[in-house]
Formats: sequence, structure tokens, C-alpha cells
Amino acid sequence: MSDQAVGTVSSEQLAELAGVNAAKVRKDLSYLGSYGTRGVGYDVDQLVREVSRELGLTHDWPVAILGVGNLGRALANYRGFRARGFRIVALVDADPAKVGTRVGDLTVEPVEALSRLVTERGVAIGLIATPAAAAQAVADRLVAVGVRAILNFAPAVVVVPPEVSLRKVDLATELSILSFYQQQGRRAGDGVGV
Amino acid sequence: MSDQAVGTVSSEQLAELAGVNAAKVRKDLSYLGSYGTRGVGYDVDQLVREVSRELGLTHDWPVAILGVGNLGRALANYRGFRARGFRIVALVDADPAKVGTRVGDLTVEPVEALSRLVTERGVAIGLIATPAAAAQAVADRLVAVGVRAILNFAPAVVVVPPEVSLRKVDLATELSILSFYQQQGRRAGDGVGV
DNA sequence: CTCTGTGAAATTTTTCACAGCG
DNA sequence: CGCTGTGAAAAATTTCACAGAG
Repeated sequence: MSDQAVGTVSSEQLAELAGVNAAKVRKDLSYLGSYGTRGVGYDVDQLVREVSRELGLTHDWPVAILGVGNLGRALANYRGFRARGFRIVALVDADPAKVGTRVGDLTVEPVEALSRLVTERGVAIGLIATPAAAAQAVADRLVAVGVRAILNFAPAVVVVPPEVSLRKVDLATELSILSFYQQQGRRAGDGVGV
Repeated sequence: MSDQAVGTVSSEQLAELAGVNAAKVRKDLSYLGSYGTRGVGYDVDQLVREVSRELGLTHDWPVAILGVGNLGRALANYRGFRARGFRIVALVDADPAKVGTRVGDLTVEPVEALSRLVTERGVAIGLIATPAAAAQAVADRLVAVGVRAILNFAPAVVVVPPEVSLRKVDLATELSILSFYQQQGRRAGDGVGV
């Protein structure tokens, strides 16, 4: 909406886009403060600013990608990250044949370089895009060198100490949810919001 | 666990792996029926069977991938799908330069072929891996040719009729959640389950 | 008038706690 | 005994409904 120069938006409109109740939108947004105007709605640009502030998107987060297979490359080339302040600053792979190759304007580095890369480039988030078998070992290494936020794309359960944030994107699970609703004849709700 | 020949598992163990309360595991599993043995736990293989049945994973679901960029290729090569009964049966791209190229053992087809592919190959689920700008048009085409389950990876809001199941995987949102917890000094919970 | 912000009510989810089966 | 299955209680989330700001 901001790109399309929409000035204001109502909770009703946002609710429709998100597939939820308008009261929920208002209640949720009220936690940011009172940024709406009664009888008018919310100022789009202000809302983007306030939400960005709350989510910690006002500054850049350096990101490292572990595992430079198809998925790792897809993540490295994903344009959506940059737009939200996530900057890919390092690519790491265990395969010596991949080390030294270039993806975009980054060179693939060996696993041994991880500690140095994290320090030098201030890596705050690690994306695990390795095969399942390697995921836990890679997570352990990330934790060991001080990375405290991990997004795991590998289809494996990974355990980390309580002070580390860990999320998992499981592509097969997403499809399973769809198949569940297909079979039920019901309709799957929204996935991960916008 | 099944691969590792674990015979039975308790709700307590499952709860720890999933990061939830044991009572929740038991209550959730109870919706499948009474498959646990008191004093012992759940039979791993039986549990896998019952959950698969409930989720509709006992038969194959033919899947089409729309958009054969890095992400599309990563999805096409993703091994986790096959293991859960999702078979990639068609690759479609709007770029004439990509049409005719091969990815794995599939040939990239033009968008015009979609209707025929869906019919001939029984496509039940469509994965949108196009740029954001193309996502809605591709979704419209999928709906028009009768696909009733869509997983959208493009960073765009897509609207479909109520009878169609739509889920969205938003990679930047996942990172945003991590950054939120980083900033809060709190810890992000689990993401999409195992 | 319109649309927000929010107490209060309704609903859903989660946890407790324990009877009872193997 | 140990662990499931499940009513009942507690907690969290969602919705209603409306006062009141612009």
C-alpha cells in the first residue's frame, strides 16, 4: 500500500487482507500505541514505521547461510530479505568443491571460517539450508560461535540451548496441512502472515 | 524414531521434542483414537501410521511447481517431499528460455500447458515460486484449471475463492520473528512443527 | 457519520490432576 | 508402578459491542 501511495487504511480492510476479524486487527495494533485516527483509519506509512520499530526491522540484520545447495542459493538470491533489512553477508558450505565459488557477490567459505565470518561481519542470524543429517552439527557450530538466532530449513529436529532462538520452516509440513484440508473437504486457513 | 528402530515413545518424550506440555501431546493424540498403552507409551510405527492416515498422507499427492527460478528448482530437488508422499509431477515457467530445459527428470513446460498437465497428471497441489508480481495471476490460473490447494512462496498477498485452500510461506516473516525476539532479549518459540 | 480503542463476554486452547489400564 | 486418557480448571485468545474522537 505504501508503494501504491495509499494514504490510510481501515482495520476492516486490513482484516480482509489478513483473513481475520477487524476487532482483532484493532486490538493487536493497539499494542503499538494509539496510531489510528477515529473516523479515518490508520496512516499507512506511520503504521509501517511503527510495526518495523516493534519488530526490530529499523536496522540491518547480517545473515549467514549454511549450506549452498539449491535451497541455499535460492535463499541467497531471495529479494524479499533485503527489502526487510536482512542482509546476506556470508555463505558457508562443507563441500570443498563449492568453497571458493561465487553466488551473487559473495564467495562460498569453508565451515572453518565460520567463527571469523561471524565476528568480522557481525552475523546475527544463521539460516540452516544443509541436508537433514548435517543440521544439528551446523546448529552446534553456530551456537558455539555466538549466533543466537537460527532459522532451520532442514527437515530435521534441531536442539539448541534455551538462550538461542530457533525457528523451523518445514516445507513438507506445509504441504501436509494442505493435504489434510483437501482430504477433509475443508479449507486451509492462512499460512505464515504477510 | 522409526528409522532408529525405537519401539515406543512416551508423551513426555514427544513433548520435549516438540517443546510443548505432555498433557497437550496426549490430548492431541487422543483425537486420533486411543492408540497409547498405559504404563508404556505409544508404539512409534503405529503412531506414524495413524498420523499419516489422519493427515491424508497415505496416498500420493501430485504437485506442480509454478516458477522455475532458484526457489522453484530448490523445491523440485527437495528430498523431503517424496518421503511424505508429495510427488512433483510438473514444472511450469513463463520464461520461453526456461521452457524445454530439464530439472531432475522433468521438463519445464509453458504456462499454456498448465490445464493439460493438471488433467493428465492429476495435479492436486500447486506451489507458487514466481516473483511477487506474477503470483496472483498464477494463482488465478491454478484455480481456473481446478487446483484447490495452493502453497504460496512468493512474497505477495494472493486472494483465492473460499473453496480453495491457500497457505503462505513467507521467508522474510520468519526472519522478522527472529529479529523481534532478538531485540526483545526473549527467545523465539518453535516455528512450523516437525 | 465513520472508524478507533477497549472493557466485557464468549470461545478456544492449554494445563492440571487423577482415575484407571496394562 | 508408569503412563495414558480425559473431565475440570485455568489461561489465553478472539469477538462483541459501544463510548467517544475526529
